[in-house]
Amino acid sequence: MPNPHDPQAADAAPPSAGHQIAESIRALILSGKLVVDERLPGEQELAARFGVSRPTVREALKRLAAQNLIRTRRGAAGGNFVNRISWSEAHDQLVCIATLLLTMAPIGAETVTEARQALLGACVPLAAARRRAEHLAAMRAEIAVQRDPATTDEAFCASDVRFHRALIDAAGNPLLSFQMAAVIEAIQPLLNMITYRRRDRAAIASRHEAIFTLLEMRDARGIAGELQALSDYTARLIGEAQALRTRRGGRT
Amino acid sequence: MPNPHDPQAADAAPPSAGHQIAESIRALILSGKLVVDERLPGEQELAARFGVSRPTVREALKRLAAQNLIRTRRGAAGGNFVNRISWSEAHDQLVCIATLLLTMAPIGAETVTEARQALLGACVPLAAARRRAEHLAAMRAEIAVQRDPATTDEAFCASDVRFHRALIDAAGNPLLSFQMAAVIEAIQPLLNMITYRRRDRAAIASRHEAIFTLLEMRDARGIAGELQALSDYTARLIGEAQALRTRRGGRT
DNA sequence: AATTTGAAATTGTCAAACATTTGAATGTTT
DNA sequence: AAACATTCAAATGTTTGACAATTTCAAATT
Repeated sequence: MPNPHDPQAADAAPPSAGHQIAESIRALILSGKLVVDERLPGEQELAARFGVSRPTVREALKRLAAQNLIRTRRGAAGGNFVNRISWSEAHDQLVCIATLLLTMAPIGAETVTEARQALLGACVPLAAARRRAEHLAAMRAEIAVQRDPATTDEAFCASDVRFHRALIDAAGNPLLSFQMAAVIEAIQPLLNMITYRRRDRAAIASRHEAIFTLLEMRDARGIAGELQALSDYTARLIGEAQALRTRRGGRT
Repeated sequence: MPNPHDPQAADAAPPSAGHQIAESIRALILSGKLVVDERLPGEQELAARFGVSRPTVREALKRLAAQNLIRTRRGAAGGNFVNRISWSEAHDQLVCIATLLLTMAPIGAETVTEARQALLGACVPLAAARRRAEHLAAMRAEIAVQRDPATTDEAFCASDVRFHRALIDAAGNPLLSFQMAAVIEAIQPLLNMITYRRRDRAAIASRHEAIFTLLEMRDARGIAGELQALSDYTARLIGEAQALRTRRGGRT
């Protein structure tokens, strides 16, 4: 039962000292009590303040560093500083989480394609209104790659990701680009693994070309229709793949 | 210029041993070479295998634990195991990242409201088609809270979040709910802090009531229009607030 | 005045030991 | 023989102490 909001997380292991210290510092950062670029006390002072040893406090700091909440510098004026998270770091973290969810959680392919379709559709009107020449150029380049018979399957998938990325970036909203990164870079490869066969490429490239032309004309409705067709096409491929797998004998 | 894809992340500090070890194990997990619930070698063996000491390997493991990639159990049959990430853990991480981005990155209020509006709009058709009685009930309860004069500002904001959450959950797609969590739980409070005043509450509650009625009738177009109106209203409030702040004297 | 040198501060890493927790093997009793 | 209590071993949690590497700053020197 994939309950999205599970209150008790199975085992109630008592959190370690390092975990608790990391949590308390994390709360200070998230609530804004520790400002960006502010320096935390040194490891020895933190250890004294929390009543633990230095390695313990170090573990807490490493936990925070793993979440990009702090950055660490050695040397005389070094120390641990509250980090201003960058777009690329946030992007990487989001893709990581989304990938984990998709590979480990019991999510059906229909759910995935539906979410992808819905979210892409949210970007289309903005993209049609704001697309610039650079976005069109990027998409055209990717279509050329996808049309090239010499392109490997992996390269085709990567190009597919970049194509959709250009479409999203055309919306000109960095927050949307950030959100959609999870959709494109985590969902898309998963779908590709399931469905892509060599003879599907031409059809997909044609759909992409249609989207390109419609985006050039700023026809949001048309793009939405093409995306829907592309999504339906993918859904059909998934259905066929699943039918094959079922016939070949059950799960896993 | 908030470039979403910043190649060089400022300083090129040489990654520490703990960081590198964590990265290599992380890659194994993300690529699926380490399966869920698989046990990692013990700390001593890992230390020997990577040619470092146990504290160093421990730091690497703590980094992974901070990302919910592994879970740790003490005792005889204990050790570090690849963790199956839960929806709530993923949810918390996403909200954390989104909150950090919104509070620290230079994002304009227009960008935020636009993204929120676009993504909410993506959920509306699905929600209209699939809403069940429980979603309507949840929304009705929140409207009652928002209508109550005894509700504090903070409680009103929280209720607002829950209202939108119910609308999203009505779409019946856990992936969408996951994605939108960032929008609702990170963006919404930020907007609330900027704009909400006591006399605006009635207007907002009325909008919510209209959305509720339209969702009951499964009128997707109508909901989209109401959401747009709500967004415009919010944008206007933000504009006024910013004008006030500018007149009162500059930034911060 | 510019350069070099060195000292100080801070994190990075290691080593060894002890504490705590947990599961399983072992022994004892009924 | 079965059920229960005890002990033991394995693994992580934590501490102490020390040394290495790195960076900054200031003093000394040319």
